Amino acid sequence: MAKAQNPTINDVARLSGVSKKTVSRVINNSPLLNQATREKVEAVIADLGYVPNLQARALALRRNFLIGLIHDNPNGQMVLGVQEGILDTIRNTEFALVVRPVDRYSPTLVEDVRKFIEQQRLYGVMFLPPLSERDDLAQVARDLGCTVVRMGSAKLDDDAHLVASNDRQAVSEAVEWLAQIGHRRIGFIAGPEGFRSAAEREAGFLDGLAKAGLTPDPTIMTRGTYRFESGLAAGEALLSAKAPPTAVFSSNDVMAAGLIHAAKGRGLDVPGDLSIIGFDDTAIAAHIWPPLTTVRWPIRTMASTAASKLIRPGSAAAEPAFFLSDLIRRASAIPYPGKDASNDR
Amino acid sequence: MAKAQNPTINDVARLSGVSKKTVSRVINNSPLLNQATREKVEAVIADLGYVPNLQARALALRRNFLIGLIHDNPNGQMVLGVQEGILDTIRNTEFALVVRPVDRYSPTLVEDVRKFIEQQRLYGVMFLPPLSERDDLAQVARDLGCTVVRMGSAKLDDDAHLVASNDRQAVSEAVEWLAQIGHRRIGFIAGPEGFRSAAEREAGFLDGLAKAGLTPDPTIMTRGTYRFESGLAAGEALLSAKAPPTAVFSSNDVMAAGLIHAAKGRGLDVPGDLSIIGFDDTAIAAHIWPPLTTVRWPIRTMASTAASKLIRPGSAAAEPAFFLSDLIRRASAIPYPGKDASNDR
DNA sequence: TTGTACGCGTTATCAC
DNA sequence: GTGATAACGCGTACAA
Repeated sequence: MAKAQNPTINDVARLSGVSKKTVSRVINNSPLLNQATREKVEAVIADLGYVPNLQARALALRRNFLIGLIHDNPNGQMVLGVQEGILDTIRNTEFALVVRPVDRYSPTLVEDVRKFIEQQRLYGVMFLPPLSERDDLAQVARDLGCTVVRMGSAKLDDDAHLVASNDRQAVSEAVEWLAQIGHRRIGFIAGPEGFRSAAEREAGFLDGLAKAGLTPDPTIMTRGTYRFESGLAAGEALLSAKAPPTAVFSSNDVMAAGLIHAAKGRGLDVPGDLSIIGFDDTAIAAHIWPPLTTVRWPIRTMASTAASKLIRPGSAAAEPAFFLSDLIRRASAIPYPGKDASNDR
Repeated sequence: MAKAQNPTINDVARLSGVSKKTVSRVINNSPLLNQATREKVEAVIADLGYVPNLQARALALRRNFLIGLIHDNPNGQMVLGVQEGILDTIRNTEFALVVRPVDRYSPTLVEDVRKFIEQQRLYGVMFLPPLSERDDLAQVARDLGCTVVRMGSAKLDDDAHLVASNDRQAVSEAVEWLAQIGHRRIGFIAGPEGFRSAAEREAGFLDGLAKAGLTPDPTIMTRGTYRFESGLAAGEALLSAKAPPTAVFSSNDVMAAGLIHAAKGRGLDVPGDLSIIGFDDTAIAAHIWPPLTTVRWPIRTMASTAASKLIRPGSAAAEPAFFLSDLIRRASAIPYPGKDASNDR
């Protein structure tokens, strides 16, 4: 049982006839090194299959090679996409991804986040919306010497610490498109107050209306909670207006699904009687009937870029901070008047 | 800038007038310790706000306080549920959760997993289906001295290293229920070959039929890939049989959604003309129209138990290994004949 | 019951 | 350019 152990830096040093420190320099690509020495050491490393011990490095550097993902998010698809994006970047590096679901209503939230970062000595941390909107959390991480990137739907931070989708513009364009294909009474389901994304999407909705020369009508605008039931309730409210909408933009897919249920409950045909656009492109969107037209964030790309900013803070500002969202056109939104134009049965 | 540092075990030892080792004993709850000494040291710890350095411990113990979650592409809802369940257990411990999405078709899969566990010196690792079905991966982890728990749909391992749902029984009961409420022609969409869950659900389907005294009819049984499109195709096949089914059990929700689309495409009413039961209770199930009757794993509880087995290997065998799934009754399955019994419009 | 001395594998300091 | 030597903070023989 003498040498079943993994080789250490000492073994490399001994076998290549140099000091530990020189080996360390090779590993860390120190520029001031004799080329011959470097090659000699590298040969031994390859021969031994030596891999530096991350725990020892963490101790010496007082910093772990861990990227933290902190979120409080009901959308599984998004979290999974983010995790895959981060992995795309850190695969083949020595970094690993540590996740931390938290409860944003917890009174100890800030302390929890601090402890987490401190205990694990995270290298960098990424916040997902809506947590990313909280400046106090980002500040806590910074105070601990941890690089931060926030994912959001607007300019929450400077380019080096942000990956964002321009929700306002994306929604505006979607609404303009509805107007272009003939809709004049376009309803709106807002997200909950206090969410930046909700505010951005609402602003985008008003922008779109304005660009199309339409006037907002409060009787066909309402607010939900981003949850299914609230979409159902919103649908009831909108569809019982004196002059109901012929199209509705919902601030997320789940509420759009609720709206579809409300419409069907009243015997309305979607999209024949009512066109609907959602936001998120969750799994629901593609699988519901009718398939939902929706706005999609390039989540995986955004997360991959975010991870890159975290592990290479030096060049973070040079990488993109804003990402374009796509309008995914499916069957739930068609030109008005819909019944005749519809090929839906 | 002299003492902004976090206090170390040395500080605690000095201030409480004992040795490092004694402090170490207090931290690790050693039984052989004078009560007075312990209290004295604990007071100093509380006073200083001392927190043991995980990196130093990892180095000394050659083992990190990290739980790994390795998975391929099950649905986002499941991964999120698992992460929350694990967190339920490790919150307020010093453990953290590190995740690793992998590609099960990668030729370097086994090596990737080995490197991951080795580099991070994981304390324990959890495999999600379908990766959990691979004995070679579990073996690699064990060889590295890492505790393993596998999540699955059948007895993949002994009780100390398993959390499983009894899919076979759950599906059997669902099918028996369909028979009880009058269905005689019950169709089936199997999952892909090579998935243990698919095999278990198929066995459960046949069990249920047998218990109800019905004979399997190959013309209304087909196989999908667990993906939406395959559900659509399966629907086309089943519904164009000479004698189509009045009810169908789909091996997951996503294929059930495809089946619903196929039925609607043919002008059939669900559940009026066709009852459908799915499996998973993903977000789609509750939000699709009609809301889908489906089988649900108690994911979060299972994952929480799994984490407990990982961080307390000693008592792992004493904790439950099998968990009951629930049949969530929604609107997509009703008694036969459906049209008259249906209150669906 | 408690303390001493040393190991864990790496990086940092500061000579040479 | 390179190498002794000391951190980094904690656990463990072994001794007392």
